[in-house]
Amino acid sequence: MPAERHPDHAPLELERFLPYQLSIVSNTVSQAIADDYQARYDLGVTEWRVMAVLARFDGLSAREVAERTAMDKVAVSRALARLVAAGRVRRHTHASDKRRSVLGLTAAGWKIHDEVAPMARQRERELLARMTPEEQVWLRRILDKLMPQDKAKS
Amino acid sequence: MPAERHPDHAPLELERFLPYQLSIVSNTVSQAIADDYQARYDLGVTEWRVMAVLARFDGLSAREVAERTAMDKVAVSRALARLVAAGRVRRHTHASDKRRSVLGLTAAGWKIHDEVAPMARQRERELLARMTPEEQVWLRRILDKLMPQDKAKS
DNA sequence: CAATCATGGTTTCACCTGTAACCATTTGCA
DNA sequence: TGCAAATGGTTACAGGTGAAACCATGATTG
Repeated sequence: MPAERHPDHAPLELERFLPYQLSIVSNTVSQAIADDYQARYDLGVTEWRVMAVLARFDGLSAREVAERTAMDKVAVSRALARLVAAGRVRRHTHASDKRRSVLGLTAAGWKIHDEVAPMARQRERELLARMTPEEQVWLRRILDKLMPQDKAKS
Repeated sequence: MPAERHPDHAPLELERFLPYQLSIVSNTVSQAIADDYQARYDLGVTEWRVMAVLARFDGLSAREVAERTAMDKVAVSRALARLVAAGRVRRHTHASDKRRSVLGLTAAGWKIHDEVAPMARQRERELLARMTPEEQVWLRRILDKLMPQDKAKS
């Protein structure tokens, strides 16, 4: 194996490989947040994301929720089914387009939202606290840049 | 809703919430890499990670692979079962401890490794190319800092 | 050296996820 | 108008994944 002629073939150092590092850090952080509410509220990550976006934008359709959560429509459909069954989201059909649903949080949904949102923010603060102010600024800048800007509808 | 008294209750702006951004960026990048080899080699992400670590450290046990890949032992066990069945990894039992297995890539395993590793590196380069050199340095620094340093065995 | 405990690894189960197929409704267009 | 294509949403199916139970082997300790 002529290592200097084909350095690309050298074994990857996983722990310094950016996509791997991103994956580990992301999963660690997300898991910590999820642990805060999964068992306590019987609420999955996808369900929480749907609730978070409905808290900001009342009356969205399922498709619009999918866009704003970067989830596919199947995942949204399933999350909504559970949330509606649990009485956390209300759903009725659009007046002039019977395919579309009109979604929003119920009082019970808002109650949970108002308890979970602070916990999520707290975890974010804990993450930030592990960095210097300079690093915090750079991380925000970099992530803003790397985020897929918007998705042409699939 | 007294927004100024309880700002924590305000709806999360998902697209500016760090854990969410991390999750999106991480999944996008990982998916792009996985698409390079999943279909072509019938190789899952977990299997690739196992192969990558065995390329660097020959003779590890399954438990040691789990440590170095941040996967749990069940996932490693399953990945190994497939890799051994496909003739990509050789496994024999440790001489003086019959519980432990001794793992390594076969010639076929090395062949795949030497094709996939450059593709993974290429994707990493593409990710880096979306940043300024300054941002690249900061991202590396930040991720190194945020990576869970080592895990006390679970 | 026997009983107990710890360890490496696999299997089982229940759940979550994505893809593709599907149904109902609406839109586009001849 | 009438029929094909597009759209919103759900269902079915096939894998992937983690927690807990399990089996075999090895270490500990009385």
